Amino acid sequence: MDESARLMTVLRPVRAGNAFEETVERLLQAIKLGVVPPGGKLPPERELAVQLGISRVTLREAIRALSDAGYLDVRRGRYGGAFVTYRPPEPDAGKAREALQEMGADELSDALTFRLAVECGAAQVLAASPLSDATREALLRRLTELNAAGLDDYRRLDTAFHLSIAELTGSSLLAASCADARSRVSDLLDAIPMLQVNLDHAAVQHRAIVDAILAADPDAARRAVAEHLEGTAALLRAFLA
Amino acid sequence: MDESARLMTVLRPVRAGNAFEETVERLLQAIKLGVVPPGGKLPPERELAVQLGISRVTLREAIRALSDAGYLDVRRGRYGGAFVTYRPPEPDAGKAREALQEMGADELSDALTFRLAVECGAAQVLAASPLSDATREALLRRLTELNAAGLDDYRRLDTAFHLSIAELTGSSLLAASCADARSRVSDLLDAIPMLQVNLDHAAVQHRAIVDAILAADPDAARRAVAEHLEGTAALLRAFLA
DNA sequence: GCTGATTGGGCTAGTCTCAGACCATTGATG
DNA sequence: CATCAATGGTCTGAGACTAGCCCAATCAGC
Repeated sequence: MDESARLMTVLRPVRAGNAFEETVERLLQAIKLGVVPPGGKLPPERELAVQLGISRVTLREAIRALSDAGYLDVRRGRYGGAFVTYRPPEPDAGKAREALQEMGADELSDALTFRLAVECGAAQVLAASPLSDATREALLRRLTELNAAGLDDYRRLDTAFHLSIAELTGSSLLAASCADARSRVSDLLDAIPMLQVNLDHAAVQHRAIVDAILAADPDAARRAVAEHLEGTAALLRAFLA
Repeated sequence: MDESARLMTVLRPVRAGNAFEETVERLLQAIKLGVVPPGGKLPPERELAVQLGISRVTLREAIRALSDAGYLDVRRGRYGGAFVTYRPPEPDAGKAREALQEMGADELSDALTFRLAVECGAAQVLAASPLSDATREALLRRLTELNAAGLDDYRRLDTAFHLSIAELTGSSLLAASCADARSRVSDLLDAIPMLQVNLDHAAVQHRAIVDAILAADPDAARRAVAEHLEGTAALLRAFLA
């Protein structure tokens, strides 16, 4: 609106918390998005600390916290490491409402709007750019994997499919934004029961998204993603109401 | 692409630098985007430190650095403060190419793609949401101000216009992303000479964007923003080539 | 001119974070 | 069964960052 809105936008906090907190958050993102799948192993501490740009001490504190909270199982010695033990919880409306309480309606609305914008933007950009054969194949492979998924793997592969679209644009900023957007609502999405009708509907929409991108039709891609995300957002709202 | 791409996306650095560096970057963003206009004053140190979530000591170091670099003029006493002295440099292809060297072609491409995605996403989301009278007025006011701008104020009001679209969606995450995207290319944009033909063309495109949003036509809004941004991106590439 | 409110300038003690070195455990392999 | 490479576990000294306090300068208004 007025000038002060822009001031608040730009002069927002430089850091979301201390290094420890931000590291916990990032690792939790990797775990909950299934980037490191259940049973999978995080990179060795020394390597991971470099990637995250923090000291090993701080990283270890974060890993310790997640281990205490039951997300990780840490084993010593060669072939040891931090293994993901977390499994997405069963859909539960009660927990979802609790999560929403902590989050606040405004923050949820913010996150859903953000997600809609960046995912539509990513699909549109990808549809508008010349696609290599490798890109087409990667997209179709993700779709196939998702369609072949059992209930256990569905959420993880759904996330993988959505994030692939952003990654394939080649913009790491865009990929990071989409991952961030998804992780902000992932706890809530996990709470929605997976009904066959919804899965079938989603499969049709996923197909439409891929088709629009492969047909190099940005408007159709935008529309397909918007429709899909509005659908899940509506499910969410209905489920939380 | 493969799983490792997603690992790199999520396990990217937690911090972009130390608190001092990030603070300098953020203040520079406020200055270069014209959020605090030339001659304008930053908020008092104590207040600003709280907003940015850092200590006053660190903030003062950052202000000191910007003052030494000629961006700010700091005055003590009541009615004192940190005043913006920076004025956008005259368009200069040489400096622009230097800036591009520092940045790297990949990073520029990343930033331009990101900007295209988030600004199109924002316009689309805004066009798809019910608009209050206040929102319509704000949008039109920004457009009017921009069209009335002299050469001195043009860039600043252009930025204000573009950021308003994201702000009016009500998503602060989206607004922050758009501000971030813009600031990544703002030095380069400032280097493009402002030719009357280009300004006229931009005015038509700005009008088209506003019309599409007010007409609640997300596809048209997306297309109008994409066309506009592709235009400036093309100018940039031509100018740097 | 005095005064008081507002603002930048500076100091200190304590906490967080880091880099680097060294120790302890594990298990595949010879 | 001994070895050794890979990995987590621990310690230390230095530097970054913070909260809180007080000082110094400025200027509108009395």
